[in-house]
Amino acid sequence: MPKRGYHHGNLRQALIDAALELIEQRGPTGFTLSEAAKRAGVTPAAVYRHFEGREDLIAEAAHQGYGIFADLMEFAYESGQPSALKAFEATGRAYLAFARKHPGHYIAMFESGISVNRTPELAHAANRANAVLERAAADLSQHIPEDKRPPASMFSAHIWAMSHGVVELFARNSPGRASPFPADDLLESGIGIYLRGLGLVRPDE
Amino acid sequence: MPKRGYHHGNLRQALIDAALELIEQRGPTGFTLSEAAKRAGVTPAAVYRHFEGREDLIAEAAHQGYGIFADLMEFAYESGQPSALKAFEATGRAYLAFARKHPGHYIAMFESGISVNRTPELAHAANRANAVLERAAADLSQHIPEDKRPPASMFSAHIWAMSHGVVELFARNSPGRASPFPADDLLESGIGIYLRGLGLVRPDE
DNA sequence: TGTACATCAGTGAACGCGCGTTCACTGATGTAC
DNA sequence: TGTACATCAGTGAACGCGCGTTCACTGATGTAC
Repeated sequence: MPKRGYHHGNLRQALIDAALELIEQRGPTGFTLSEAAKRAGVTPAAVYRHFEGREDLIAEAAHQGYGIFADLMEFAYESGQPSALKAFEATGRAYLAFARKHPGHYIAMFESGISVNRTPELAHAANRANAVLERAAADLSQHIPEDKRPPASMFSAHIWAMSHGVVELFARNSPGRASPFPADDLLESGIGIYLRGLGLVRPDE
Repeated sequence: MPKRGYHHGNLRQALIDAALELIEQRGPTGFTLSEAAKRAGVTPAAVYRHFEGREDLIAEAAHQGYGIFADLMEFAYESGQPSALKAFEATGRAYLAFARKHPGHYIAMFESGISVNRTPELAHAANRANAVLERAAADLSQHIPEDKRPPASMFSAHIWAMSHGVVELFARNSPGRASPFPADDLLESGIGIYLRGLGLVRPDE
């Protein structure tokens, strides 16, 4: 529990949380350091005790997001073992679930314009998430005859792209762009068809 | 040719062009009405002779983008006729080509946060683009046995999502997120695998 | 346990800035006769 | 063709605002003895 009084106790995290909430509500454009400080019940100047500035605060939010994301993906991957197919499909679902459950993080990570190479820690966290998907893809592609096996990184890039596209276009209530289908179904069926195309699931499955 | 002198001649379009350039260079966040006016060689106040304000200017840029986009898609669709497959693949390529060639428009359309339902004209232009892809998908799905044919709108949503994901993640030089493969190849191969999954191209093609 | 002092995490006032928007204006252009 | 006038498309100054950031400060907390 945060201590109360003059000293906040856990202002750093409170600022990140406020930033995430704000990003979620107003988009990356709408985020301001002053407003985040206000929501954390603190003067804008106080932010500078914990962050270098506006960008640094967003970057830290993204960093935490990549951490959560990678954890979720890893958990999903392992939950599907020992079936390579189940593990892969679980990571796909985890992607969408993350975007749904942590929209603020998702936006900070992918839409805020901060570079993943801003700090080594950030890059590392991002790579970890990417590596899970790539590993799942590599496992699965063992079941494809070697000569017609696409590189695992291409395989995972396809899935990443479709997942991201579904999130951006259909999972968010983007104003006016109504989803023709529930995003979960859309992603699940899209991945299913793709995997069939690789010969990884039976045609009539 | 625009007339020179006190009166600009074609300020309206010059402002839209300046806005597109600015959006392309700085992202939706970085766009300001004042800077756009400056680039068009005009006072910020002059903008109000042609637009209601900042939002309206972006919306108009997006509107023109949807128009160009729909035209390109239609052209691609027709250029592939009478083969449903060729027509479909051409629209996929046209999607990426548009994003490449008109990044400012693309960002205004999909990342600026303006609603597609802002005006009836904007909604109409957006629907026209969407309709082309859906038509191409519908044509193509005629070749799938009816009982295992997915709805054309789902089919087209999958392709739209993958295309958008490729653009956002790999086609832009998003800072630090290097593409593992050329975006064209990635999209082409992804769509190829997907179509194979639908039984629309031969497994060894 | 009590006191003196160092450290820490906030405050609050101030800054310069660029923003979007408004307004009365004026110079350029188009039109009537 | 020339003149008078209406319309139009800009100017430029001003506004209020919220922003990110800085600074000297001060109240709260932790530590040594």
